[in-house]
Amino acid sequence: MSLVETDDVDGGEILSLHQRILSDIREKILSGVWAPGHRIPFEHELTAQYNCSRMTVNKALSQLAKAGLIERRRRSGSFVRHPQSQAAVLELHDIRIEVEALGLSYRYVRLERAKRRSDAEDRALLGLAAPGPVLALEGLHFAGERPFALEQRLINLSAVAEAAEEEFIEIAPGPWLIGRVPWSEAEHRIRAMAADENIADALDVDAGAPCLVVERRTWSAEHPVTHVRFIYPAESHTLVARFTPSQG
Amino acid sequence: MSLVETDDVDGGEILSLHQRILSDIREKILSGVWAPGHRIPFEHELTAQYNCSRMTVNKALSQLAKAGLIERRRRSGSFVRHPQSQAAVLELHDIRIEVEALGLSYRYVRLERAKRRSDAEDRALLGLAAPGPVLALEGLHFAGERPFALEQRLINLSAVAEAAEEEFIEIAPGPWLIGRVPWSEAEHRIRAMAADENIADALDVDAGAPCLVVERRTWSAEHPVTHVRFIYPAESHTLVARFTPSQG
DNA sequence: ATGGCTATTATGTATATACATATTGGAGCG
DNA sequence: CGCTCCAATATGTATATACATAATAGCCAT
Repeated sequence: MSLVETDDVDGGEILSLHQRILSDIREKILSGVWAPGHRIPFEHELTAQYNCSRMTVNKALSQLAKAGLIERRRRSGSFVRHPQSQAAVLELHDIRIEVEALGLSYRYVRLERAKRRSDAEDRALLGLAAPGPVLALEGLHFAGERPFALEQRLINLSAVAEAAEEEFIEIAPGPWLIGRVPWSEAEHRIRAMAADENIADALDVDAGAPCLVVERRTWSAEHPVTHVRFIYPAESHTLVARFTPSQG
Repeated sequence: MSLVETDDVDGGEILSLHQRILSDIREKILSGVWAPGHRIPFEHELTAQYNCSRMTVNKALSQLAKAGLIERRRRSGSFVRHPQSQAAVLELHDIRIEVEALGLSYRYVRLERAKRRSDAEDRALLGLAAPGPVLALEGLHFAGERPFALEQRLINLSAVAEAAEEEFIEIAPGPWLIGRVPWSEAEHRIRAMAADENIADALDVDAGAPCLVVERRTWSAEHPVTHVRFIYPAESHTLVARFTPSQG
């Protein structure tokens, strides 16, 4: 069971009290009612509100802290964390930071932008059950004068309606989304691929050249938010991830 | 039997009791001492062993269950779970399990084995400061009749002296190591690469074909243990990793 | 002011206890 | 023999309580 697992209470599922407290608070955070930085009620306030012991409240809050949704500070209280608090793996995919870490100038250029009703492929990529409006974007990240990565993205407009108003001409959709949509879960798929003609053209490599492909699906409170595919020429990119045995 | 805080010598960190219990059990599982399916001690047994209350033991076991390392069954006890799909992919990367999950038969064949004093490249890969004995291995993992992955591995014999006695003819070094050396940290590098002639030959693909390369360095208690490079033909492999936000 | 002390506060960990709940092994009955 | 029902057992949740620890706000003396 993941800590940021959501059960919609509508179905009438039986939750233990600490699970309900956790779920209530998580909902307030993911829905944005409690913005990053907001101080959530003290344990003794929640104790009064739910009419339960402090241990029960503590269990819920400890789990939220471990899941990274809140930060707890002695004497000060518990605070909603800023969504920038991403796992290392995601930070690696803030391409601006990667490029600037190499000492090169960064630039994003939009290639395509289409608003449409999701087709079957869109829904498969996003993990959507029903049709709905989506925004399809394609753009190129530059390191200096050279193409660094090609980005192909779908945004679920049912989850992020404001995205429909954005042009994303020079703003990459990744950073834009991170500032607006707290994510609760993400799935990565990483593979190698030979560049087809379109990709080779965009990235300025030979057709058939090996590329690293990183795909990411992101959910917020069980709702699919976005699917993105980054395509890197093999020479330009290595993913690095460091692990210790989980939990702790 | 009071509020004793125990220091865990091996990381030098001060762990609370429930964290120490959790860490001890996790160690037994990850090192293979307690194999999948093994019943771990009952709460009341751990209570006696650590001389603490059941709540403390329960906290540790609940977290292990949440992390997916164990499964808890009322009236029956708690059991080590069989290796899982997602987290295991990056954490353990056991190719036998991947192959068998595809419904194919698995086989490992050693290609090369050389014991030598580490040269500069070996030391760079392993992260060693001083020269010392290393074991260099190359082997091929098969899925059915087809090559599935090429493995190139260095083992630091100063850290794992017993490895010098092993031939690794049909035993892959990965599982062998996991059973002997509990790892405390691992670093992955993932990239795409075109197959050179040797690789193409071993994997039975065309030269220049795109491959996914996963390199892992592993430490145990600050000592470099092994460096391994897995090379997969692009068609045969996708890495999947699922994350929830967490600091770390 | 300003550096140090103290009291206060919220969280962190642990205890002992209680009862609920799921599951199993076995006793007893048809 | 097969079935039901019960008692035993291990985990699941919650309680009230206790003391530890980190951080801060405010006070005091220099």
